[in-house]
Amino acid sequence: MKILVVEDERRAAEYLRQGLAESGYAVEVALNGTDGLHAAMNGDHDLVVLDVMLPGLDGFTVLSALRTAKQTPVLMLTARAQINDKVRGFDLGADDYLVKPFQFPELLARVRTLLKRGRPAATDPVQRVADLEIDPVRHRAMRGSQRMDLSAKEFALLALLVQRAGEVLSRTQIASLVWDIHFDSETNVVDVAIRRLRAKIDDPFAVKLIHTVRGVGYVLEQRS
Amino acid sequence: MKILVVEDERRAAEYLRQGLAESGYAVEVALNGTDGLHAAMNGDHDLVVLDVMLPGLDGFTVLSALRTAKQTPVLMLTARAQINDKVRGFDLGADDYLVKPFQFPELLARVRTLLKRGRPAATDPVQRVADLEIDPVRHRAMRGSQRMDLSAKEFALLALLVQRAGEVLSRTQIASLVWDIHFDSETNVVDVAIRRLRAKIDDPFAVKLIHTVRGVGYVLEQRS
DNA sequence: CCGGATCATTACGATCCTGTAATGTTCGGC
DNA sequence: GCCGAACATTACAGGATCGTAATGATCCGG
Repeated sequence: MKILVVEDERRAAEYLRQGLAESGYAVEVALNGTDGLHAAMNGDHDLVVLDVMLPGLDGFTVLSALRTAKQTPVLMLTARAQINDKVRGFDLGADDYLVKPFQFPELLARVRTLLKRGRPAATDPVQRVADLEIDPVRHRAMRGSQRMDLSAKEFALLALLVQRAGEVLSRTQIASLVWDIHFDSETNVVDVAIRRLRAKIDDPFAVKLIHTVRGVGYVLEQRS
Repeated sequence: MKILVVEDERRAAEYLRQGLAESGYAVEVALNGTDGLHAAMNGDHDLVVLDVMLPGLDGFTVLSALRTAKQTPVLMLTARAQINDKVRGFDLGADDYLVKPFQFPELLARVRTLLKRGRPAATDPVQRVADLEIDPVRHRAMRGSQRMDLSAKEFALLALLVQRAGEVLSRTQIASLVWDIHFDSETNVVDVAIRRLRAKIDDPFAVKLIHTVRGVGYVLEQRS
């Protein structure tokens, strides 16, 4: 694995070079932005560690120029002072950030993480009905571009309705599956829960998805 | 679709026959348990509607005998009085239940549901690490046979650790991914959340899965 | 083996969640 | 159209949740 370190301060550059070399990486050092950009563009590094504060070309400029040509992962180093750098850096395509002063083990961990990034982050299995999407991991729903957070019960109920979209579910079935109430209780929890769910996923929209079937129960479906 | 109705009370039997016929089903009626069982065993019905209270063979006996030979869906009818029937009926393999008196549309809805049951209920995609299983829909985790409920944050954190099992995640990364904190705050939310998670998924067990990597962050993995 | 840094643990309070219950509204049969 | 049943909506309160902050334990370098 080849890592390019772009850092103008000699002591810091040497510290990084040595530490990374001891961990088994091949390290190349550039002491200013111009050299760094040149090396990054022409080399075949697996990762670039890039200081923000550099004489001549600063880190942002280097990053931005590099990104026009390559997608080499970039780990940026910034002084604690300017935290806004972080946002700017991410916008320009930095892959991770580290605030100086940092502990070496943390740098190593991040380097390893970035080098591992082959996997596309095991995407959540999203389910969809009409323009409604649900994300099981985050207990979150989307309608169009509107995002809304759901509580545990709200989500459990919605998940059931989506799973059985188009099927009418009786209050008894819902109570059984969502609340584990396996007898006919006199409670109105289901009604109230439906209300709360509607407030989030139907009320703000013109097209309703949850429909009441009088004498039977509720369905989730798109009606033309 | 052929439905067998087993009901001794003539008025009720006729009511069911007519209602179901009007909805387009082919209906056969048996007026006692013996006839009902015989018809169910030899016929090719798509569904059996079975009263619990029957002269001679009662509904439970019929159900139990039928199940030794066939998996025809069974919808049981019971009087409001004995709610425990329900548990007993489910144990014996009933597919659904309806308490008398019921509204016809509800019966119809349940009949339709039972007839639709081709699908195996879209099982939740469960993820696993060592003996730990997580269920995204229910925000629930299992270690061995022990089940535990997790709060929203607890689950979000665990989901992240499981998704990236074996990778060390820094507090900053965790804060960013779970809390949307994209700057270096001085908070200790992550520590506290890890504590709460450990209390549920590690404290009760000998083998710990969450490990601290001093100076870096946390990993979830099995260590031998 | 001392001292500071890092991590663990606990307590506390504001907020959110969720079931109950009471009241208001709509629907459908007569 | 009237009336009762079914459904919708709202208020309320007990409990769970979760971030802050303070204190205690552990680790590691010198």
